[in-house]
Amino acid sequence: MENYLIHSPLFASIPVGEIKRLLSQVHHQVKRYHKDDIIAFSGDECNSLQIVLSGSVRGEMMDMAGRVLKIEDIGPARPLAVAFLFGQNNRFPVTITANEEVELLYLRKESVIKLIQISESFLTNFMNAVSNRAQFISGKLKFLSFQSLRGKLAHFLLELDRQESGQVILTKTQEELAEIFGVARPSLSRTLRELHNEGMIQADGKRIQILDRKALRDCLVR
Amino acid sequence: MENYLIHSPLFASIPVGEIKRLLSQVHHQVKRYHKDDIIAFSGDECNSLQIVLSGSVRGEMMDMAGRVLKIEDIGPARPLAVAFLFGQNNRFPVTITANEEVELLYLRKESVIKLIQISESFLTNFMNAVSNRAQFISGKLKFLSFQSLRGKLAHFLLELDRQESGQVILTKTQEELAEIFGVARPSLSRTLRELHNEGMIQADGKRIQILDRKALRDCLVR
DNA sequence: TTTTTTTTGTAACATAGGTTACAAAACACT
DNA sequence: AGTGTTTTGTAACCTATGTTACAAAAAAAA
Repeated sequence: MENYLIHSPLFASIPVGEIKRLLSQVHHQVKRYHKDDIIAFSGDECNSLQIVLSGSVRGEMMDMAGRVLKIEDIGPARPLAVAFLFGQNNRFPVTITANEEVELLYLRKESVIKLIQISESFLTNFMNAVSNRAQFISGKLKFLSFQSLRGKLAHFLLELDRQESGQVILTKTQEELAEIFGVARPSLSRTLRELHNEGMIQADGKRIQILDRKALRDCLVR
Repeated sequence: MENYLIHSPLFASIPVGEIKRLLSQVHHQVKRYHKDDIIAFSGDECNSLQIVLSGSVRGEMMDMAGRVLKIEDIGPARPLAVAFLFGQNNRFPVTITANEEVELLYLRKESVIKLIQISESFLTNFMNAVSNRAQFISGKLKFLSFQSLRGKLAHFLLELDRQESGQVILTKTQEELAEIFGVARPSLSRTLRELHNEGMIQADGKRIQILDRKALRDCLVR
């Protein structure tokens, strides 16, 4: 297990032996889930920290009408719910579902507190992890509440083509992308087509060429 | 100053004398701002923690097209940017502006680190504060990206009338509310009128009576 | 009270995105 | 290659919200 944890942000720069020693001092437990098992419901109380050992899970917000907004996938070595263990509202903001076979390491809040007390590195890592969460969510907020669909798409494409190769291959289905953007699938499809028709991109299925980077950048502003 | 700080979440349950002692060990500085001074721009690097001593500031996100989304007001004793001091993206996510005459206590990142090391209470408080930020932003995200305008208004009104008195007095202008909801002012006005016409509320200027609480709750779902 | 400024109500119109539905295309399986 | 399943393209129509503009009302200032 230590060999998994060594890659975790929470145990970064802690030697394997030390990780082993730390873990031996606190209660912990491994749980397994199958594809599509629900690991935690949005609103559930959150009094332990989980770390993905293998597989991946997804976090999604859902409203009472059943619409879904996918927040993110969380893969091996990454923690769940770090920012919801302390503070005053210890409830999962998202529903966590297994994407596949998953192993999670559970550390109860008391255990986390103990780790924080006995390991300076863990404390630092934990603090950074919580801050990173706040920063991530804050970025999401900006992205979701500002950009038009066109802007989100442009942002997404430019982001995928950081090295400016001009070539982007989509790894997600339009359905998945639509959930991430918080829009309806046909809307996404339509907007993609619009960008194509206006000559900013050349979209052919999952293969997209960026033709006019400048025009795409302009989409961010609108 | 200790008399201000004693009310701060970061110094909660630390005796005045101890606060004084802690402060004496780290570099700190008070800065003053006037109404509408910009204290930090969105995107500015963030390498110190600020605590409002007197007055209040507001945090707003703004896109390049100039639209504004007000995130919150921060008043006396509350910290700014707690969640942006650590982690990997140390930049203000919002622009901070003085609402009036303001005094801010500045603590450099090194000072904060030192305080964390020398005071267990401060550490706990800080951790809770960062977590609370993540939780706050996450709530905002849910609110903003899910609810229709109708839902937001219903939520807002029900929230204001927690004790179910049936009477709500708006303390903000419609313009301000519209910024908080991230919508255009006439849209807000129109929706308010709709709720009125449909008999859910009785709106007369800033005085609003809740007539049909159940119907309002139904708005949350849609 | 009068004047000025801010806030609110409201209308007409524009637009982005949602909804539904269905066919074509791509993919996965046998 | 043939069949079922998922994904994509696309159209027609619907709805919520944005935009602009202006007048009425309220609040603040003089």
